[in-house]
Amino acid sequence: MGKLTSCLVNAQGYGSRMGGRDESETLGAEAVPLSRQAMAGRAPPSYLDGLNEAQREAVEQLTGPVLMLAGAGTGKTRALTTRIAHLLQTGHARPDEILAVTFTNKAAREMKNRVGGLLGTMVEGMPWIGTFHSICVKILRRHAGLITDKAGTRHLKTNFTILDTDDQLRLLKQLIQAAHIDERRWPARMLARLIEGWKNRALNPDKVPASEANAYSDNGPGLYEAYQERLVTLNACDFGDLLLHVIHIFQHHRDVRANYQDWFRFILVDEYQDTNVAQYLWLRRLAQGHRNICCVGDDDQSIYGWRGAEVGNILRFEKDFPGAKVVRLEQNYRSTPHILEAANGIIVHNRERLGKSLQSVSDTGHKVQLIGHWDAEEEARWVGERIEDHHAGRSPEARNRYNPRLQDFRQEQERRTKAGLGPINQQEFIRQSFESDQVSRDLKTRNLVTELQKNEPEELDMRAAPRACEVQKFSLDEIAILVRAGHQMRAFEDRFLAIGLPYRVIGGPRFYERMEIRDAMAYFRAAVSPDDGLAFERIVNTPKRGLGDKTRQIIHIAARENGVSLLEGARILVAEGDLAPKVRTALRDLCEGFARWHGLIRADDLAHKEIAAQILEESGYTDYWQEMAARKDIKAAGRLENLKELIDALEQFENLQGFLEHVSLIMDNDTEDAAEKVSIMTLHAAKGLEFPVIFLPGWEDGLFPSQQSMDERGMGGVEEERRLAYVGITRAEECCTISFAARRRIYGQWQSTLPSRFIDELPAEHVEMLTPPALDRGGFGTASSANTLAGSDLAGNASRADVYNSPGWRRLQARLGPHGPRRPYEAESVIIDSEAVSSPGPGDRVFHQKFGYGTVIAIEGDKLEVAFEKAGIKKVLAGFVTSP
DNA sequence: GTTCCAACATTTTTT
DNA sequence: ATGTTGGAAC
Repeated sequence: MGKLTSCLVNAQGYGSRMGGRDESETLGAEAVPLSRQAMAGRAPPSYLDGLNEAQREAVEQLTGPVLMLAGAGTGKTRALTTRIAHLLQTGHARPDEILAVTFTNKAAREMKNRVGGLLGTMVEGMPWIGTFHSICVKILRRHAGLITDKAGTRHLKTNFTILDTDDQLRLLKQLIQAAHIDERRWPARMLARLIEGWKNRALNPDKVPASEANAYSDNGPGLYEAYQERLVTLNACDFGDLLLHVIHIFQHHRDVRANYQDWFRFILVDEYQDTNVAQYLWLRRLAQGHRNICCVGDDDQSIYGWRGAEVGNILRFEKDFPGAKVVRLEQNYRSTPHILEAANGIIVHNRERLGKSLQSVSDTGHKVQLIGHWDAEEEARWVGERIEDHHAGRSPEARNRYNPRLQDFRQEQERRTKAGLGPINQQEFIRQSFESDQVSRDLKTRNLVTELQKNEPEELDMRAAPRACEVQKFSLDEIAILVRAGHQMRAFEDRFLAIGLPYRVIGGPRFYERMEIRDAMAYFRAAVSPDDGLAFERIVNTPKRGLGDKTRQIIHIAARENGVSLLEGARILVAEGDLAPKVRTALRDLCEGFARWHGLIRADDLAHKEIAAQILEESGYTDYWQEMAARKDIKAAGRLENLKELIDALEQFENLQGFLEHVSLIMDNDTEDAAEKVSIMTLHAAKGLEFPVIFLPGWEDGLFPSQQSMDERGMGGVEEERRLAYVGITRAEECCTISFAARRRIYGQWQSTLPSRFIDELPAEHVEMLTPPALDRGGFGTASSANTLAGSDLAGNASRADVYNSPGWRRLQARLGPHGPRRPYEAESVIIDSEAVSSPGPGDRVFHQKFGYGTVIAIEGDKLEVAFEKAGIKKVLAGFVTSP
């Protein structure tokens, strides 16, 4: 493999500029398994089997611009990867002539794997499948010299570093300070966001529109420019630069541009609706060569507008690429019809869309379920119980119509009849049966009441046999809760912890981004390579050793004066420097520690796992967190856990060094945990995933759609939120449950909330309204069990009912029609479990489902004597009456 | 150099 | 409510 080849294949490779076409023939082709000749004239390849018509069309239209509009669950990835396989098999391109761009490493990895799978062989030498950024890095490494500062004196070197957000922010802070700007009023984060926004739109400092020039302390563009200058000096790029620099090179260096345009015969883009202006320009430039560009996306799933994604790109595709072929994939293989219709029903309210409607391949399934709750805690409690049902194979749907207790009762009656015994009381039997069950009392009560009140055994019999899907057991892995905002997760975590339901949070801070992990890694880095000053600097004073800012500066000076690393500088300082005794001791201990650890690593007679543990132990780092844990730091226990996990992860590597390399290159957090767990994640994080059972809590105006989104982007914001709703629903394969709460605590303040406007948009015929567990106790009880007490003891009944006077609720009722939900105090179910209920007393006016209104005369245990207005004096169970 | 307190903001997130 | 951050007090 030639030098040039290696630089193209290897992302880290540095090399000379790509030469002409001839010179590039070796490019990326260390192992080209399929030559064009070999592929010609074969029988129709088997990988095309099983594709539907639209998919096949998208795969076989190999040349020219193609827009594949692929709705959720329509086999988009399959079509895309098959297309690549087809390009290769038919000899249209060699593996290294195909450019396939994704947004995430995960997607790129999956694409590679699946292409390999289709062709039956591992396809080596597909160097141009990757993320926008990784591909840009690859290109930029080879042309870095073409990027210069304004004066043209300094230029980027091929080994430039890529700044992470932390570094970037630190750099901006320095610049802000240098410009004597009050950082309180003008936070660095704000500037970072602005600059990112400009870069997303491919705007250089001099191109920033005048209207935005004052967006940051009168001088955003100036600071932006200073920042860019500084980056070149530091031989560094931020993420946005990776694209912008390449665009710049394409613009100003015809030869380079022509080279790449020529080279990439076929371009494929995944998630095209998520591209921003810069990515669009980049793609358009490259596609100008062969015009073989295939963009795959779904305008209805564009949910990243807030970070610069332009739905316009996909909406404009046919104009940008005249003669483009547009293929719509609408055959959905994921969800049942009700779910799809619910999703379709919501998304049709968007104006800006190309228009598509998903068709299910199945013809059975549940309706989307909708339920309101009192607050977030109750919502979490309810979801937790539902999940337990799903997990146990006890379908809640089945339970609403079919109560196994009644069957048991009939069996028992039969048995007694046969045995010649007298009949037993149905209510007593069922109640006893419930008492001995493991089901939570709250649920027992609810079911008991429902069944007893229906009092229509025949009808129940008809529905007694549950459909197959209703008793299906779901693994916890098949269940996910998708929330709009991170803070919603807490209620669920709290509840699941309480009931011992295993869960995992997807997204959130990545494992290797957590403070304790970064600290530990810094220790390892500094121990492995004593030259790593950045790592050393991070942990000199972690845990606290009395080595603060001042000492750090002294170490810096000592190191610079002696021309050595920070650690070595510290050593010199300990030996000869002018230090306070305490400082000297602390620093000496640390230096000796590192010397010892470094020795251990080199000696290599201890397992690296042991060494790592020892480092964290002797440095006092684990002690530090243990002490924090003792001092009731809630997070400390988790941090210790993480550290343990880190040490455990070491086992899979040869040595510490290998581990560190892996982490810095991959930084992946896909620690697939074997244990069965429910997933909790944001709607954004759920894009591209699917689950049999989905819960969508928090559908309230202001939260979802988010107030901020609406304020900032107006109608466009609502439409993006609506797409988010669409994404959420279409994640579900079989069961989709939407819920909302009547009030929610936001920033510590209780706020009444209205059901989301998206709930109004759900097509009524595909939605089943469930009775809220707590809201249906409109009667005397403020709370009926310990379960409910916890969250809602502050809640008065009057305020509860207020939700049901809200416009949102009214609209909903009107739309759901006479069979829709009832106001809670009209609902028939009530509480029979008297001990926790505050029962009505004599003189109270009550309502009974059968007997109507009446007044309580007397109480006998759980029975009431009531004078009914129409039915006369009757004795009834307290549970059967409600307050009117 | 460390600790404590007050002010502050607080959707979504990949590279 | 909760977490972070920067500055002042110790």
